[in-house]
Amino acid sequence: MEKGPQGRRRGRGARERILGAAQRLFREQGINRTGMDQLCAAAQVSKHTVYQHFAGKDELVAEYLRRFDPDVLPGVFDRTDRTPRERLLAAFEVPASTPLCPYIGAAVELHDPHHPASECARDYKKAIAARLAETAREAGATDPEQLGEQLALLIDGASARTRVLDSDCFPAAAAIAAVLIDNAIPASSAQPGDDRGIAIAQ
Amino acid sequence: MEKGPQGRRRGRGARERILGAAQRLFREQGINRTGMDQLCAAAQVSKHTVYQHFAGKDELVAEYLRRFDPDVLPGVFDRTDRTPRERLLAAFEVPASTPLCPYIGAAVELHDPHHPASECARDYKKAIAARLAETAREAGATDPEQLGEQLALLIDGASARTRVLDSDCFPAAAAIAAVLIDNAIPASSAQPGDDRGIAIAQ
DNA sequence: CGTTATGTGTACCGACCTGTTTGGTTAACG
DNA sequence: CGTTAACCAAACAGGTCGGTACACATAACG
Repeated sequence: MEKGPQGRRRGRGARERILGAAQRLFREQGINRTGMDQLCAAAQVSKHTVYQHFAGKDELVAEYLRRFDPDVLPGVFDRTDRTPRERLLAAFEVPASTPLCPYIGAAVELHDPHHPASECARDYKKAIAARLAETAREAGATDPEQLGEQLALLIDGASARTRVLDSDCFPAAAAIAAVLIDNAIPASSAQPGDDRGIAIAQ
Repeated sequence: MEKGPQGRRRGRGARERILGAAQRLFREQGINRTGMDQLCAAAQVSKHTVYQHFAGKDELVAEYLRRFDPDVLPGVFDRTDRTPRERLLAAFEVPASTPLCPYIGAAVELHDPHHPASECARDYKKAIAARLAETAREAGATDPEQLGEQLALLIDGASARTRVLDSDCFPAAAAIAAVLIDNAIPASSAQPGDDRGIAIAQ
């Protein structure tokens, strides 16, 4: 317990602490390499409590992935001060040394397409592509769905390749994205003085 | 070997059988989910023999990855009956439901950039990009290194995304590749009657 | 106050993992 | 033939895994 003077009772927010620790540990070291004991220690929670909140590790993993939904690419789609084209390109402005996309990681590590977390990953990926397509439509793309799918593929490629090569691949992906976007939007839509590609081409 | 009437003797080729079983099992179910016992059974080899040929599982995994080198994208780079442009696009003609690129899988599963297999994966990815760049140079690209890196990124993206979505993403990647290639090659190099993109655009 | 959730710590279970050891068998070769 | 190197089967060792059981402590609320 080690409580005493300044009552360090962990309190009622066990579930939140569990999910917080899960987010940190799963992203840092992967899912399979993170044991429940370690997770309990990091969350300052007893094992009993974890299994009281989650049916098992699989459930916890699925919930950990669902938690990403609310903050889907924060500041990318909802920035009204940027043009649609700028918003599309903003999806590639990830801080350097961002860990592998957790959905790709889960799909690879769990290796079961029917795992609840894998299904969650599919849903998320489709949602991202849909939002990209939506923005692509705003930008005036002739085939928004195709452009959205293409940009989503670029993001996944940059994420996976960054992991394998251990060096940031998002600038290269952004350069491709710029080409695709300009190729998909009829010339009339291009803003005058558009600085397309500057400082992005790798 | 497997001689004799009811040839129960597995023979001398133990190492090859081990690597063969490793290739099949690691690709089918992943590295972490494949135990040494299962691998021994599949290779019809005793555990003792495995550890006589390989210092440990890590060594075996690394050797399993090195085995891919000789047949790097067979029939892609060495087909002289195709134009350079066709060879570049051929890299995206993978049979449907091809499992995840083993190098990406290893890098994600092992999760340690210093693991011998991870270093092997990096080397391989760089080699592929280099060969693509080489072919891009033949095709007359203005910046072959950039195009090679871009195409490599597309391949990785298609592989990873195919895994997550559980549906073939290589056609979409090929469509992007066609755009990038044509964008990177000065107009003069384009062959007359070039059927660019036909039957590839998703 | 007493009750009821909710939490704690610890020990434990069976399963599986990588890796080792033992003792015996078989094939190949001089 | 005899020697040797490769192999096999099976038990074992030590560790970690996900998950459970038990007895106890605390917080919130009536």
